[in-house]
Amino acid sequence: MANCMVFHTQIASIMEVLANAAVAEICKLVDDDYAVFRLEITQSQKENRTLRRKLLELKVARERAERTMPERVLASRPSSVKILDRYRGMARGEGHLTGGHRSFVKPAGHNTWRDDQPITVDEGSGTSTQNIIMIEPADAEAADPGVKQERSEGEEDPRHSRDNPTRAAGDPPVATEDTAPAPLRSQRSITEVSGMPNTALKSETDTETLTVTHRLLHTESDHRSDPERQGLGRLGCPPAPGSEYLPVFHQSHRMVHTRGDGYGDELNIGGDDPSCSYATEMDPGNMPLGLEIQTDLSRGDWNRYSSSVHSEGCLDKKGEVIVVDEVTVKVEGDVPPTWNAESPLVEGHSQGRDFLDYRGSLETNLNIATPSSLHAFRDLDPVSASMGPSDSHGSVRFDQVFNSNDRAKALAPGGGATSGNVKEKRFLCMFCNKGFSCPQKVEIHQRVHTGVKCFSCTQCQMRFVQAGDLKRHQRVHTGEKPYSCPQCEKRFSRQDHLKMHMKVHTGERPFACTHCGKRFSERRCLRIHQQKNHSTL
DNA sequence: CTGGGGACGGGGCCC
DNA sequence: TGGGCCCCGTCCCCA
Repeated sequence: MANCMVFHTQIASIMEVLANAAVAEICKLVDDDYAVFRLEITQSQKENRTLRRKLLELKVARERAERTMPERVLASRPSSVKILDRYRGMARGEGHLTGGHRSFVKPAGHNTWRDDQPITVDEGSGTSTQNIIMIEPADAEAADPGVKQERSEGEEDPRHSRDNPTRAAGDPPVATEDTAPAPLRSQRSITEVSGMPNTALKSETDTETLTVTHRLLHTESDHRSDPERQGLGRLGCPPAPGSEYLPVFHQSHRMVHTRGDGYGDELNIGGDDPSCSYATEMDPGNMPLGLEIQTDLSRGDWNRYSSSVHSEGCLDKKGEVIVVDEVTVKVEGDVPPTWNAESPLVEGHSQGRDFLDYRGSLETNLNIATPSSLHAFRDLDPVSASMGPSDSHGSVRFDQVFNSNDRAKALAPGGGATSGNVKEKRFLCMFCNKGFSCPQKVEIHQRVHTGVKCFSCTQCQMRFVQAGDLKRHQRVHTGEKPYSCPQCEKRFSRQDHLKMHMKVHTGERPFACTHCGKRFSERRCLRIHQQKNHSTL
């Protein structure tokens, strides 16, 4: 018996040794990959800086040339303005890019330009706390106003026609789906999402930032043990039964899917993240983004800040220059200069620090990037992303991104940024800069980015951001189909489905292929058709 | 059998 | 809160 006990003890110690060895091996592999990853980031940022310098030189040279030719300036606006205005024109459907604003903004109205939102291009910023926000395209094509966008389409998406008041009311909504890959490039040129400025600001400290993120990934248990970070009470949004609200920076396996313009831009960013090895116990499919805490902590200041952004950056009404006033948020004294490197997130509750920590980690931990911000993170424009010198003073730079919906309103007859009829949307989403009229709307909207889903279905595990979505979903369980087709008595649970169904009877096919003329009742059918038959995507 | 297209159900999100 | 639009997945039919 004693021998048996000894034997078991030995087995146990051997197992422990083996386990330790395995853990050590795994850690080594992770560290190796992590080092490579960090090196790549560093190299990319160096490239960014180089490109930025080149562009600045270009701009300066261009402006000098323009100053020497005032008559030319009078005859035509400055080139930088042209570029910006060209984007604006495109956003209105006037430009070359097919699909109007869709060509360079994220779908569903995110990150779109808004005429009443100020954008400042600071041409010459000398101080270290002054950061330039460039809304100019970074690619050579965009940098050269003389080079036209290669895409030119006369037709427009009926969805976008809503934003285009110039469209004739009787025009049949003919849709084209040729707008595919181009948007990404253009989009990233202006979509400098608020979460990324640290890329430019902390280019010299990315190592530390990465380290912090890395370390945070190792302190998962600590995060979970923090009761204040597990609930959603601060959002007034009770956690769903059985839900497990994870702390920040633990979305390693999350497959972020960005819908819309970039087909196939699923970003399986977890694959390259060394943190994957440390988050295996999570359920990626059922894992809510854990940003709610940071979002909540920062919201107040953020919105106040956003207000200041709005008030500070006003549209230059004297000219056509679209400018974004540079914005500098100084970290208060309670935040050490090395806050992002040495201050674990869980320990800091000052709004500024949480806010910045969160953003910094967003930058380096792409797994928690939001759909809107992911483009900015991944497709970080080498110019706009790193425009301006690296700020070592703890300032944070933000951008102003137009909002298509607001823009549409502004362009609507009787509307416009100068008319004063547009309701001021001074509360900006900290993720996509979309403007809202009140903080509550911002909060609800930001759940889109944070993944906070407050409304749980009692019959299944589905959770929803909005109560209406839950209510709609519950018809799946109840079988309620209140909408019936007057033509065939077919019933539907949703009105929009009935509307779609009615196309069967009406023969409506609003989506036409520009290559063969074949028409489709659904946009997706057209897209698939073009993908398969015309290889336009 | 296979691919293209139609139809439908469902979720996301905005107004 | 409801309406509406977008998108996707899936099933089915048909050539």
